[in-house]
Amino acid sequence: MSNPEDSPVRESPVPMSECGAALAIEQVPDRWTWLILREMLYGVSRFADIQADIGIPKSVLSGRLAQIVENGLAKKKAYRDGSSRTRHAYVLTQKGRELAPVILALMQWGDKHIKNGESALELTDKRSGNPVKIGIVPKGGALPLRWLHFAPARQDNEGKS
Amino acid sequence: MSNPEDSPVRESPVPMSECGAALAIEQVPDRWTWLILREMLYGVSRFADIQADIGIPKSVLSGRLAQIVENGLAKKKAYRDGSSRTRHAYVLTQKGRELAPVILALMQWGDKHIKNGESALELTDKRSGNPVKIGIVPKGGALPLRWLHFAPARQDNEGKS
DNA sequence: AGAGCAGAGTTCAAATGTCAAACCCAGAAG
DNA sequence: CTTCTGGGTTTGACATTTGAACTCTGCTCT
Repeated sequence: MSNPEDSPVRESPVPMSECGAALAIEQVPDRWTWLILREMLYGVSRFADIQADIGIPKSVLSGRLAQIVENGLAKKKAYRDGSSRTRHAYVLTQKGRELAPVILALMQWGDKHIKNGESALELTDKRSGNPVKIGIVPKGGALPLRWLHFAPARQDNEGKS
Repeated sequence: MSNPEDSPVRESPVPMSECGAALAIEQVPDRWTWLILREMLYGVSRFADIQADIGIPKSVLSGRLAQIVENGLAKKKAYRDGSSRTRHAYVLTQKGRELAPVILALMQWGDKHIKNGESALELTDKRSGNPVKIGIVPKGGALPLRWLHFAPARQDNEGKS
């Protein structure tokens, strides 16, 4: 016999199809996509710039960008840079911008565990100027994304006591 | 003329080799690795269980697990489940466990943008029982990972006022 | 002790994805 | 109307992924 159905559906606490994380991963499925979003978060928006920064082959970049746009994480907009020719920029949508905590959490993790604590980016509260980080907060206690400001950290320590 | 140098070194604010995020992505480079870590976060630790939950081919799973162990995100330990035969468990190391905020931030994002707000997992502060989330906090204001507790959310709303 | 079985993993061919370099195309400058 | 350049697509060699079949090991049952 050995009915294949007899085990009590031992399964992850949250099945894939209902897990926000699993669904999110579908939209950011690989290394390149993460790196592209990181660039956009930094404000880099042009095809050639992204390509140069992260070293992605053009063919792959155009595919990934299409997929990112299709998922609504960014949109492509033509713009006119002064007297120059029409250019395209890929800019994050609200949905895409809200991935910032994920990317920044990843960055914090990398800074801590791979770079032994030195971080290349300094996160601050845009209003108070105080340093911030990504972490666990009582619900309602998080600062809104709007207030987040980031700038390359300086080697020497800023007036932190 | 249009000197190609006239833009002020347009480059990602933080070059790849110094960016914690980019380095972190090297250690969690693909979809499967994320899903495996998600499983481990949930406490699923056995090869066959992970395989069944996320639907990964065995060959790929064994490769990814090796890589995860090599990167120090998890370690493999044999254990004896009561009278049963020896089994192996892959359990997160401290380094791996500290990816929790990343994965949970991803989950929050997925819940919000893909599942339209209904989350399958409820995060709480283990001591107070109050709900928590991942977000931007003044430095030093985050709750320690130890205090984080998560359980499958119930459909009906918990006594939130 | 010997047979069987389950978990964990390896091997293999076919399908798919990646890379780098070459090619294309539209619009602005000349 | 030619050239240049940003933003691609195509090409073909190479690498990885998949899924099915196979192996190995060490319990468990008789």
